[in-house]
Amino acid sequence: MTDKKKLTLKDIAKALNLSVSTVSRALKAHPDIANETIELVKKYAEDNHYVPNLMAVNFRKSRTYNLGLIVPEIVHHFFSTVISGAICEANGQGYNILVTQSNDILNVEEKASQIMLNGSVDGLLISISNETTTGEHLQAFLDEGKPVVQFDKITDYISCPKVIVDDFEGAYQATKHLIDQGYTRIAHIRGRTDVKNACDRYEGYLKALKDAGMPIREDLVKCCTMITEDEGYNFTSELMQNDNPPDAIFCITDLVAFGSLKYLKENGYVVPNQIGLMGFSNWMISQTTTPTMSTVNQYGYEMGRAATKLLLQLIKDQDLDRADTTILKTELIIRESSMKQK
Amino acid sequence: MTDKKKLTLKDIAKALNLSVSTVSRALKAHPDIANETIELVKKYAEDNHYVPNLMAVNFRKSRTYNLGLIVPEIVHHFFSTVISGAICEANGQGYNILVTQSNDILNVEEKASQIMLNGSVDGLLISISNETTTGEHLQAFLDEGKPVVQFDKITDYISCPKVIVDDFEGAYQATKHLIDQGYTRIAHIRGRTDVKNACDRYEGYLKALKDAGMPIREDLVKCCTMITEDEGYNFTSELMQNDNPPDAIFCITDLVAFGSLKYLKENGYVVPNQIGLMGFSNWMISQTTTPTMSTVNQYGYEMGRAATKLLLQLIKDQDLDRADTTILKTELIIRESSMKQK
DNA sequence: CTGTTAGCGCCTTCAG
DNA sequence: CTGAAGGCGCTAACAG
Repeated sequence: MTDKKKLTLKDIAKALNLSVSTVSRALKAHPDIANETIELVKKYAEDNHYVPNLMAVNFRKSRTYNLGLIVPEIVHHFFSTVISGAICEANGQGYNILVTQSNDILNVEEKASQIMLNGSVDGLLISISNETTTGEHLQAFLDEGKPVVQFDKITDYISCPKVIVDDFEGAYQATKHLIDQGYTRIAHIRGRTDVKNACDRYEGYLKALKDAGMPIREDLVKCCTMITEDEGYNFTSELMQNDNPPDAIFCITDLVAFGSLKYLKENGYVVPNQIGLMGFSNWMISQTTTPTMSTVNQYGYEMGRAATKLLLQLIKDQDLDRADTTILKTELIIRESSMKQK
Repeated sequence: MTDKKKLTLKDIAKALNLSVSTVSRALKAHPDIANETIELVKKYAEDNHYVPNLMAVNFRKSRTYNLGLIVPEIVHHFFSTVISGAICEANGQGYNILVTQSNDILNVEEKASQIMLNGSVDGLLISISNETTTGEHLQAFLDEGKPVVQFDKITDYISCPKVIVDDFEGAYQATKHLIDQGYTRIAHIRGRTDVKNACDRYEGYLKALKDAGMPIREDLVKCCTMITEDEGYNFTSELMQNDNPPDAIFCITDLVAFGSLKYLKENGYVVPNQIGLMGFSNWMISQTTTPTMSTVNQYGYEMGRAATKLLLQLIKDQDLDRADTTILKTELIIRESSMKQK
């Protein structure tokens, strides 16, 4: 049982008949202080379990050693890997991470960042909500000299470093893979037109078709708003009712692909031989479906680490003024759902 | 663009020719202060975007308005739902959550809690690592008057409120369900013998067998150490090589059940007609397997909220001295893997 | 009703 | 080499 009241510099000073400032400096082994004194103070502090009062130190330095982290949703495989990476990097550099979620609601995101800005954190890591466009609440951070790093879902209205995956290239590779497998009528169930990732993936899809000299058919593109299993299911139903239905579907994310798979299996389509399927994001579920789902891995953990590393750089070197975009490679993961037997 | 330097009480006082304390009180609408003054100060503060310096306030009150949250693993469906619930409850009451993970390593958990104890948080929510037994690092919190609430994975060495799910009852129901379906040789792939949840589930399994007058066969119980898909796969292989193999397997968690399913399918066993299967925890993957996996839902979100609510009670009412255990009900989720056709 | 004073715990000039 | 003094921004007695 330690004492109820924590030891302060003052207590040590009194006990050792020194001044507070000497004690303070001794503990930091300041060159001005005699070695004996340093030893003495350090020993006393050690023996009596002196722990500096972080709140006082932080207040003095106006630093919190906390980083804010806002994601749309915590219960989401990809984001949880990002959080994990961020925490790893932050803890390694002596920072804590303060996590919150916006549930893709702008209002919630604004409130959360407002609270964090009011002195809870030294900087912000954020993946914006679907509703966020301009982002004055992020600008407010910059205006107060607190750096911001955006990741995954970003807005270009704010001038700060960004870390994203190469959605375009990932989607291009995914689509190209389907083409290479011999599929010829490739549909795409995409995400919202006002969300950058979704657009990039769509562009990657288009480019792959073009490069292969395939026609672009608007009737083979469906647009999710909520990115749910149900949307995958229902859009697949619509697609298959087409006069000239697709023989492969590239979905914006694994969950949607799962919904798609469900519809196809329920209706007697054989995946991958009749219909090829690709997801995106490499959720854990993509390994547990039958057939297993081909997908694109996004390296969330690395993204979390990279974004945090950037933010800490900006915090430690206030003069640094970066606003570049780090683009992480994706990885095509080929599983059963796209392996047409030739 | 707001000003670079933030407005302080002093600034307002100077501008309005008042004293700092008057301004301070006016902003809180203290009854001593004249209404006109209150209006005046509030208006000025509003117009000039005065925001109190939280670090100073917190330092003064020695409160951080942060809660620590330590889980073994963030990238884990159950824990992410707990985190989500905790954040919801905390934010609702004006608190932030500082998340970290132990990776089931005691040493990491100790360091993380040490850092948090040093003034980053007002209290701690923790689900301990597999390696944690006594938990002096948790006692250290209590010794400093900072409340702790344990959840899910707990140790009884620490006297504090605990929130757990009824693992015993959940496992009992799961096993009973298998029995009710007509399975007669029910195996159990359990977790570590030094982890409470695992033991409780094992006990629930035993009790259900006993209540049904079924024999307890030690050769039908396997013990995981890492709780992985591979363990599920390998132990199922061992079980099926038994002279008198099981006709149903109840697994400690969905991931293990998935490994088990994989082995069974690869080796031509038909689930659920030949072999019944039950998981635990209701991970998302339990919905995506073929057949879909019966499981036990743990209401992680509610657990997170409940634990946080308790912690905030303890923080706000320091005299309160609770050390009771809240036991949340589980929910049996019956899917295809256990629905033997009779 | 308002102002003065003091202090939270620590750090940092500035003097000796 | 060490101490005294001042202040970070805010709150809370204690006086008027």
